[in-house]
Amino acid sequence: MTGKNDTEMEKTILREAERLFLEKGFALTSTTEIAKAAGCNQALIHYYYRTKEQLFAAIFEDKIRLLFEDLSVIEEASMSFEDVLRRVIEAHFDLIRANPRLPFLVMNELLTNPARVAELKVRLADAPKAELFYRMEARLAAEIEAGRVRPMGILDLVIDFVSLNVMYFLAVPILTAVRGLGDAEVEEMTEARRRENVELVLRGIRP
Amino acid sequence: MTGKNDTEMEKTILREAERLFLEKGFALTSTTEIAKAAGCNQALIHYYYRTKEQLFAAIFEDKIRLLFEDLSVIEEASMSFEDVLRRVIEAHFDLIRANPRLPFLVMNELLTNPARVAELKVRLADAPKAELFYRMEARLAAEIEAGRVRPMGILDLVIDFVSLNVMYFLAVPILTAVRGLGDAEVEEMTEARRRENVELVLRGIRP
DNA sequence: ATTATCTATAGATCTATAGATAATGC
DNA sequence: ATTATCTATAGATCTATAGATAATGC
Repeated sequence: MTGKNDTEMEKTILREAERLFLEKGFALTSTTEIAKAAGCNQALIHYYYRTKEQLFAAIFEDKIRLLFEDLSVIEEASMSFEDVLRRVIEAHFDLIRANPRLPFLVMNELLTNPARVAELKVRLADAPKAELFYRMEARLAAEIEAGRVRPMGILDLVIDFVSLNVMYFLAVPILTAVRGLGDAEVEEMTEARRRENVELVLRGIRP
Repeated sequence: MTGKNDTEMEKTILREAERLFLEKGFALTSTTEIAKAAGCNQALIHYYYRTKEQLFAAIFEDKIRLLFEDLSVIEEASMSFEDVLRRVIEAHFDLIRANPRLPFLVMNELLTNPARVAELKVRLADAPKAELFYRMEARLAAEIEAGRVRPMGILDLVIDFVSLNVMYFLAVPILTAVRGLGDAEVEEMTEARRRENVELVLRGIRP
């Protein structure tokens, strides 16, 4: 069994590994570096997680789950389509804002390790998000029918706002460095971008 | 001097290195692998390029130049703002379409190697694109003044369409794998996305 | 006794260089 | 003679494991 201090170190390793993987990705993070950050020797990483791959998988699976969390924590039936869409976009934006390095890690990993795409595919099949997806699809169709939205597919719409939200957080480190921004300015820029993404999509789908 | 065959091999190395770097990024590509692909021994890479870093830099600098190429190959003065914007978005989309792995490489490199961001910053200062940027800024201001566009900054607008265009090509490998698409279907999806990005932005900036 | 942590090390890279040999241009 | 290409290898990683020692729970 694990005593108190043991669990401490195991958690510390996980925490530091998560931080480093999010910062630099899988390939550029060594177990030696994780051990150093956690304050133990490198062999202990393998004692707890056997391989670097398994340590990463534990973190990645946990993190990717966030992407499939239910965004539909909001009243829908009584709300207009526009209001629902606004809230979904905002909820998605806030989800990434709470995990700003996640898009980098996921992109990086999916683009360099094809094996993970297959895994993602399985997960996509029975995601809780699917429910929201289908409800939105029906409502979008109704809006188009009523002439309040130009003809388009639900997937177009999803790619629209996901692209805008994800890309912003991928670009933040670059924008910040290039423009030499401080924390307060980044915060301000982020708030403005949140509003802009909503505006662009809500207006952009009109007929 | 370099004879014919020498130049051949030097170019082959460059070509294979470019292909591999675009495919997997800097860290995951070894000089051993490049040599194997080029059909020479690993030492020859260093004979021509001294270090892996210098080989990469040669490729990266050449590739990043594409991002600063002049998009303003189009008549402007006589065209409506909407038409100019449409063509700029399409030209940008086509630029990436011709180099679909470039966003991956640039993102990856800028996000994992802070030194390159500084380099980018310098390059941004005196880019030929700046001219187009300022012309567009003036025209955007005029449109807003005339009430044909909602109040927004030129940088908002640029981030809008660049995000949509870049993110699409980052996502293509994932979308393709997840949905199990063939080449023809990818081509079709890409054409549709090109139209969608233009539509979304043109409508999305209306008042 | 069992679990956590450490030291030491094997084995597999990978980059870079030294020095030998082959090819080429004068 | 000069340049291109090769073989061999140093030196620096990095991951993973074996086996010793320290800490902990009964």
